[in-house]
Amino acid sequence: MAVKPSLLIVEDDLALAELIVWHCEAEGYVVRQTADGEEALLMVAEQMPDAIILDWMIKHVPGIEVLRQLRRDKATAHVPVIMLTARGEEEDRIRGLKTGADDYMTKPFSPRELLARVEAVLRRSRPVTGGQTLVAGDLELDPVAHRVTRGGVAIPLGPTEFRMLVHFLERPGRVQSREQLLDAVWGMDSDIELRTVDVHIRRLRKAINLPGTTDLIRTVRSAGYALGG
Amino acid sequence: MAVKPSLLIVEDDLALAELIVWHCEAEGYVVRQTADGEEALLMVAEQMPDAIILDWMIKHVPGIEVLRQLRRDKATAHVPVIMLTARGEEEDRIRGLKTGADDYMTKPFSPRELLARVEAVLRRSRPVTGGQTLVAGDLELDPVAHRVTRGGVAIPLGPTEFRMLVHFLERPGRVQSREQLLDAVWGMDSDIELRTVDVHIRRLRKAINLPGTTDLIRTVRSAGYALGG
DNA sequence: CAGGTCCATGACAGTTTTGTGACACTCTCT
DNA sequence: AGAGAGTGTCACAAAACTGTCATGGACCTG
Repeated sequence: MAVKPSLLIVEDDLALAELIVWHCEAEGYVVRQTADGEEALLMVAEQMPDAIILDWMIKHVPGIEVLRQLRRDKATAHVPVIMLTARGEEEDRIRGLKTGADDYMTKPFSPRELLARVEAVLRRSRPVTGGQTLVAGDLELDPVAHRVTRGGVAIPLGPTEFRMLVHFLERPGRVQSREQLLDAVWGMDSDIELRTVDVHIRRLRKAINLPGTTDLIRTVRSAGYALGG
Repeated sequence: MAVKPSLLIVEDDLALAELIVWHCEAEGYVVRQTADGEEALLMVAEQMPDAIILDWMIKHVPGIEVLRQLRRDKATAHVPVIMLTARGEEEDRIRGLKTGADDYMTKPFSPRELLARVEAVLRRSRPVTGGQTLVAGDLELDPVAHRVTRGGVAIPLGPTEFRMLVHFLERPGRVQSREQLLDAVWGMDSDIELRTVDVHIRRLRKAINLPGTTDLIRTVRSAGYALGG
């Protein structure tokens, strides 16, 4: 991340967009803005922002489609996205979170609150380590050595379970939908059954859960799974 | 927010203050006024206004200091503030916005314009904390982790109860009719019995109300339900 | 206080969602 | 080719969650 974090704002209400840009710039962010979903994707490809503020109702491509495409490309899969939804569209919000949005704001909102979320989301995204060992409780994973230990003892893991655990450890506590897990662990356009995720969750659980201790992986009914909490 | 939104006006130019008060009252707001920064803070502590109009140049404490103190206290951190600055004080304006003002007006301005901004700011204000989790007393809900805690302890909630609680937390204190809840929680076009809402309210209550404490959800006869209040 | 409206509650039968073991297949290595 | 590990699916079992209803209590109105 550069000295000044860069933001991309995708919003087609010009007045609102300007307001947001103004506040973000006042806060010291480098800001780019577009009203168009397709253009947004181009702008991301051209220069990767540190975070994206994405309106749900925009021209040409609906916000959720933009989000989906972002998540599909490995290069952009980890860029934090805050979505903006209108009041009452709870459905959208939930779909958004399941598709991989990091946070959401309900319109109307105060710019100050948005800034707070941006900051939170940036702070959270930073510790996505590259090469550092990932830790959760007494569980450790060394991405370089490709090695997992629980309380010091090595745990054998198959490749799929390993990738899945990495994914969880990089997002501790956050619910991951089966779709997200499929995309992250198997790669985009693998036509794997959703339920296959369940099976691998089970295998992962069996491997990392010492018998007698509480389950490290939480099932969130009708939403997905999460590591710890 | 009461039937009539209440405003606090902090302005030491008596003529201007009177003008503002007159217009605001004409618009139906309940207005209190002071010329003094310290007194302003006391008045806020005594009775929380729905919005504050804050002059930058006032007695004893500079406006920005008042603002800073307001923002520091969690109870007042979300009250919308419109600051009044003199022409040319660009610096102040930016500092003000960064400190958490919601809007600003440059003197001289027309009362009509001020009223418009007040209205905008009231519409935008959400009585919700700036953070990522939704809070009401010792009840916290993290939408991303999909997790609810009361006084730190996790509370298991079914999907429907969860969505319902989110809805309430985003509108603290406001009564929600059964129709509104149906639309928000079940989706617009679900042909669910109205009374089913009651049942889920009951389940939500049972889940989040620690035995022995007062009910977090208020029943409003022949109107609906509300969170806290 | 009679009668009506509105709300709380427990039960329940039906659905949806998850957990689990088994199995056939593919790969890699020898 | 044979052994062994790892995978993806399935079918069935087990949970978890849902929407309704019937009943009784609370509250209001005259």
